[in-house]
Amino acid sequence: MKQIDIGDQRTFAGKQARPALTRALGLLEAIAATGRPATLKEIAALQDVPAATAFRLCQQLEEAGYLVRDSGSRRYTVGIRLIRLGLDIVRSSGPTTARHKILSDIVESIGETCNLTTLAGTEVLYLDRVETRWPLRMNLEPGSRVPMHCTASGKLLLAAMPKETQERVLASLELTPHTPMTITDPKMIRRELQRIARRGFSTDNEEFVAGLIAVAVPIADRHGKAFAAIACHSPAARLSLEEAILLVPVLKAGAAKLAETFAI
Amino acid sequence: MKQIDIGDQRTFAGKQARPALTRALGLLEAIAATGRPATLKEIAALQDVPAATAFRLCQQLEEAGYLVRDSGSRRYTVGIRLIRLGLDIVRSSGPTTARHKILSDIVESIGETCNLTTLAGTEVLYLDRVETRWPLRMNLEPGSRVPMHCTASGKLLLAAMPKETQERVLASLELTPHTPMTITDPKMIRRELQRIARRGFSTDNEEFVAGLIAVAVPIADRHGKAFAAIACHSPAARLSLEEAILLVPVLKAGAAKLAETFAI
DNA sequence: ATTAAATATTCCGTTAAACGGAATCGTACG
DNA sequence: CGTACGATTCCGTTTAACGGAATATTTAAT
Repeated sequence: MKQIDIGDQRTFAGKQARPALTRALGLLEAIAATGRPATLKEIAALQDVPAATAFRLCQQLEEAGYLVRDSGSRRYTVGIRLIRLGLDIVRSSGPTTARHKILSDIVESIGETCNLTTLAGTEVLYLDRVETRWPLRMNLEPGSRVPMHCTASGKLLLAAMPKETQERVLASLELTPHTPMTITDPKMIRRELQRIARRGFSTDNEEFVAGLIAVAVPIADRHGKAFAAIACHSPAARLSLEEAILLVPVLKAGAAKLAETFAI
Repeated sequence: MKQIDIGDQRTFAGKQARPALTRALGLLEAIAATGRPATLKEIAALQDVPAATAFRLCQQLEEAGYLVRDSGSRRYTVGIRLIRLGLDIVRSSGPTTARHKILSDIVESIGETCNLTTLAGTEVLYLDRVETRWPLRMNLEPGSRVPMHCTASGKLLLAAMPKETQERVLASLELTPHTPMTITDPKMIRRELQRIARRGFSTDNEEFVAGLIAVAVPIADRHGKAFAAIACHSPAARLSLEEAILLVPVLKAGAAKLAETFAI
């Protein structure tokens, strides 16, 4: 009289995937990245979490004050507690840190603006920035985003992806031309990515902003996978791309130091 | 031959308190707030979480890239993924949002700099800020912190606390004098707090920065509890404290609107 | 207004994950 | 070499997470 195999046992129960913690943080990421109030459905879909689960987690996060929901529409937004956390995070990764110091040292030694970048979604995100005293500068605060296909960092990090991921991301990009130099042909982009992978650094030859060139080198985790980049920018009038490439060794040395502080 | 009641069953197991999610976020808050690499012990103590549990959670957070640990010392710091999240959070609560718009409208109508503030630990945290076009301004970016005892917001939020909490916080404050007007006598502070509670708004009569006055009104949750404040700053030379107090109704109207967007 | 479609929320049997005291390991310091 | 303290692992216990399905609610369409 075994009670095994009750009925059709449709309920599969507990296929439990990621732990709650990781998922919840994913939901927060989704909401924060969206930047505007998001419905439960959106969030759940974005993170591939069952609606019931997403609901439960968001509810918890709301109770704790990390999220709030618009009273009318029932959309979720960043709550006051999450804002506090965000400000603390940004502050704790700001100008007072060892990381920032390393970036400063690089800028000091090469005399050009350097940025610490990573990917967020399908864009390049500026994590930190140290400027030169030169008057000509772009307004790219930490937190700002630029396209992948026409920036040194973007192409570099794209080139570092596994082939399959790369194709998927590439397919989702719009390849908007920003200057006459922007590469908009997928075939050409692939060729460029191969070249970058081969050379170990990436360049931007006025592809995003006319008159502005850049070189970027990878920051790799202990497995050698690039997860961030140092990009060095300069007006072409001040530094030619050829000259900029000569800076690559210095940038790489800095990247190695920075890699340690990330130590993933 | 029941195997019930094995031994003395010393292991009490499962006194399980908060869900993992809340605790983990608490740990992140602690690490971010500290601002420098923290040992497991510190973090665990700060959040009152058993070491074994804190370890497990931090390990998970590290695996996911939210935390990193210094290779030498085994201290935890903010990881790259958390930085990304932080930047997104800050961005999503920035100048493009409805909240910021409301603050702007207030500034527009009263012509003086307004700040959105809340408490973080024992300090006042600036969440957002809209400045007037007047040249005289302080360098208080969102994310910066000021003391509680000598600022309009700080005293207001202190006054809104339950008596017991208030006393505890008060006892932990240093009451450093910043100007001749700073209230440093605990007795006087208590009197001031009572007055604030009675009047429903708070003032700063050059108590933090000489020549700078402020008024603050509470932003309350649906239970009427103040969790944030709008503070309006001005040079005393441009606006007397008496004149500033006349702005309170406008500020309160704005506070009501802001309360909705937080809708806790 | 009525119905249909889409979301949000509750329910609940199942089970993996969280828990944390105690034991162990590692290391810094005397 | 021992003592102390923090980090880590172990493991029996229990809770909270899970998510499919049912239900409720909102939104859109007719």
